[in-house]
Amino acid sequence: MEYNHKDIEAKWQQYWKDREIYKVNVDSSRPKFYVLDMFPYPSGAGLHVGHPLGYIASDIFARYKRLQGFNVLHPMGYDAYGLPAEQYAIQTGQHPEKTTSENIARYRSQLDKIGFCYDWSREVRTCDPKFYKWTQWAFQQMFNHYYDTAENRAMPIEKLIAHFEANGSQGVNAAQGKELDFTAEQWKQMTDKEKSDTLMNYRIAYLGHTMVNWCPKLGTVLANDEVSEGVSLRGGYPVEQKLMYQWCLRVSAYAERLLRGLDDIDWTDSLKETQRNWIGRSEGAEMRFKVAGSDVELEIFTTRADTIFGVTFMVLAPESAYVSQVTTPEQKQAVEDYLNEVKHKTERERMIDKKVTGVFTGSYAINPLTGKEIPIWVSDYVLAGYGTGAIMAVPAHDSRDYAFARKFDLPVIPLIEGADVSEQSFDAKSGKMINSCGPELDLNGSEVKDAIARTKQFISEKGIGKVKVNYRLRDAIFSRQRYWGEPFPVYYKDGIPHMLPANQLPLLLPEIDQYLPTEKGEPPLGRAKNWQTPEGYPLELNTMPGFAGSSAYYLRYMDPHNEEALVSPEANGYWRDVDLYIGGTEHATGHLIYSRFWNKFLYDLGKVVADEPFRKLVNQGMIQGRSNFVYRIKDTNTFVSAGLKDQYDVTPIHVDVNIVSNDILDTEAFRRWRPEFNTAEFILEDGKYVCGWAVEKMSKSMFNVVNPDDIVERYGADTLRLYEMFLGPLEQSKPWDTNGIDGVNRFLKKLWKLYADGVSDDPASAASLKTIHTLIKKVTSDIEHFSYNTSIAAFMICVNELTAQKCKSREVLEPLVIVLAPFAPHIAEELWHTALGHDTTVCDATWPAYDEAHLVEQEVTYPVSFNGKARFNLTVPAAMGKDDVIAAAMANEGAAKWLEGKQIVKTIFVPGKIVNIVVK
RNA sequence: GCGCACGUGGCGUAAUGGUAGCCGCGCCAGACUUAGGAUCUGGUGUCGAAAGACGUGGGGGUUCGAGUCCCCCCGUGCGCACCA
Repeated sequence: MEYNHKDIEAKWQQYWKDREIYKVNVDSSRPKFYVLDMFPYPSGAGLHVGHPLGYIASDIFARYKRLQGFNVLHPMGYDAYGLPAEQYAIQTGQHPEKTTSENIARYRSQLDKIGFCYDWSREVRTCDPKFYKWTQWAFQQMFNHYYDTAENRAMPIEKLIAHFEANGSQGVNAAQGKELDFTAEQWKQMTDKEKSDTLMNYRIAYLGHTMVNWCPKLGTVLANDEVSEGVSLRGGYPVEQKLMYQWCLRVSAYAERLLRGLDDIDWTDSLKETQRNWIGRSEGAEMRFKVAGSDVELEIFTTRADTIFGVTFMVLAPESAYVSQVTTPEQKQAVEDYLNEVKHKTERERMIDKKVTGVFTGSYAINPLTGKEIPIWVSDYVLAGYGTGAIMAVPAHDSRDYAFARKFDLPVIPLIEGADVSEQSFDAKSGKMINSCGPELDLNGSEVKDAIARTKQFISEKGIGKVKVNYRLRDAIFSRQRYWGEPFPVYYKDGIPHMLPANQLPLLLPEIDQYLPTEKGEPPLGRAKNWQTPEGYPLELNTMPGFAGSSAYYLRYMDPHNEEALVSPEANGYWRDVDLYIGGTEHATGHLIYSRFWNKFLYDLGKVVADEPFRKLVNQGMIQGRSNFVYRIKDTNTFVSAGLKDQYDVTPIHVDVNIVSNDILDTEAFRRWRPEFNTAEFILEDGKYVCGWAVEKMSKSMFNVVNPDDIVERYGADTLRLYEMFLGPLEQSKPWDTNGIDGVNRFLKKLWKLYADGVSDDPASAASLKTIHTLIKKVTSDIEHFSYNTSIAAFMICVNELTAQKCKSREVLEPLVIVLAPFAPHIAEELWHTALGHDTTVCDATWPAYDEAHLVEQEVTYPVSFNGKARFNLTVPAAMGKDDVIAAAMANEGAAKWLEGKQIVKTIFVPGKIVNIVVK
């Protein structure tokens, strides 16, 4: 009987579904294992063959762990809020909910065909009110907490209020926007609005005036990770900086814990490094510079306190509050002109032309160590959002300051011995200090490292400044001026934001007539009728960003139907954290930071038991497209084969990869493909039309999209699963090339044939036992290391050997089916039932142990080397000891030739591996 | 500029410091066949008739022995990027 993948796969998928084979429950008698995929955004294009790569990898691991006796949680859901559905809604008037659920249905049917072991009873959708109730709930908790820097955790805001009532801002230990200074008396006299504004400086979810990435084309603000090189990640539209009053999350309060937490989790070094870069910890000092003839003091941040004697000017960011304070009347016009010029440049323009620009404020600061007056400038190379938005410029040892000093002809004082600063700055962080002697501090002769430490100590003691750690990580901007997102559970009373009472959650997303901003420029929710509380207070018009719903979804899978809590303590206590998380690197600085932050916050509240959500993380590589080209001779409808194209003047044209096989074009299919080609003529080579190829992104416009449904239809899900894994190492990006799939398909057919006339109960031969135990050992270790491609090679070798051995023994074939089950579950289930005669699912089998006894060789063949060069092979009994093997090697007639007239220096013997004789 | 990966046949790739190229694609030859997108057998790094020599981006080093470890250079990919 032929291997009929269609019947087999349909049959067993139905069987698994009917019997709820993959449904899991808390079971404290068994160890748990949580395998998670990054849930997809259901786009209108459906799945292409690249999407399931990670899902197949995690499915194999989940099935493997189950066979090992673990209670495996392996859920799937949808990240359903997002821009594309809303953009589509704007164009068509179609409700995003409708588009989204249609796309989800399509995704589901595609996923179902691949034979995943998801527990679909736990499915979540971020746009489902039952789900986003808990997104809104978490936001309210963040509003009601501040980050206590003494306790190093989030604490209820009431504790902070009590502190203010007793002591004002004195001695407060809280992560904050800016340093405030008020007494208990002043606090008590504040109006409600003033109190609210003050508390916003501390809340973890807060309203703040911040510089945001504003994307006019999308009509919304974007988070830093949603912007790359000055354009939006979605759509590629220009982004500009704008000061807006927005909801923000105080992620920065968790910077140190997010950084430290990386040390204890099993992620790749490169991903950890990406997060470390993004968090960007730098140790330095904050220093105050008095402004001559004024009460104003400039506070600056520097990592190079040692260079204080080389400060020749100060620079303020254009947006800095200091600018208006220090600008003199004479310079007012020039400064305003400059600020206007800067403001009209987008982020992108600022990055493209790195022209050095700036303006003098007219004021001078006083160097606290030398007492010298130094000019204060404004320039856009200083960022408002980092440090204090003001710097001390040391042109001799910072290339940016150097460029500025040269442009505006400011002095450059070298501070490190041997530094030549006539052409460029000397940015090195080592060397001996010179020119660094003031009335109270002498750094001359010190190493840079020591000089930094001594200066920090000096300024701390003198009260000029203090040691400070700064992070690049900014607070997350949490408002979006869009429709298709979670509404904020917030209403406004006298301009003060209040949280809706818990019993009014979820606050449902209202219906609106058009998915556009209102005429007044309000977000789309401004169109909603009766968008107010029962008491008539207006509700918030912004919605939450995409990362809100994806930040805690892994917790919801643990207890998806709980109406009382995000997750019950029982469910959370059992499932704890994700043991294996598989997904793409593109989330390194977005989702994977926000999720960790969100989780740590819930951990502080005692709502979850694990401080880090994702214990082990594997990044699957991207599957790129492999495009094919035909070459049209200019101004003709004649196409020339790739090997001959250089003889003509040709235009390459993308051709649908589905009518190309092994780079050979199906010319008839090509004529039918598009009307303009139905009269196409071909210049062939060796009777064939050979196409060119290139690796590109998989996309419709390149005609290189391969749909998994087509592969499943033709070869079956098991072949698709095996081939995706066989393509190469999981972490590596690689192009999809359907050529080659025949190899794994052939393997399944051979396996099928091995079972064609049933299994026997006869004992297996030693050779067959060795074959199967070698396989079990190899596959077990490969799965643990996610080296699935080499496992599949091992399966092929195993089946070839068993076929050659004519092995029919149950003793061998049964473990073979079990270890194959994670990779090719349908054929394994079929063989398990029909050939091996079991009546329960193979999923409940037990992963076989391998027995080294079957792997022991009777004889070993050693390559005998002289000075590392292999000269002949020597076969000896495997049990033979070192000295006897070497004696046998020497006695071999071939050895005499190599030993002639030479002296043996030493012998090297690696059991089972090598015999090497070193001579001279 | 800084950081992190990576570089092996025509292609995808494999090699706890121990005979480089397993497995697969493709290709070549053959078998069975009355044509199939079927199956099976053998071959397939380069040069050479062969023996053999040469071969893992380039150069150096450690070692009896290096694709693998160390240093320098070149190239590709990714991340961050006026972060003081």
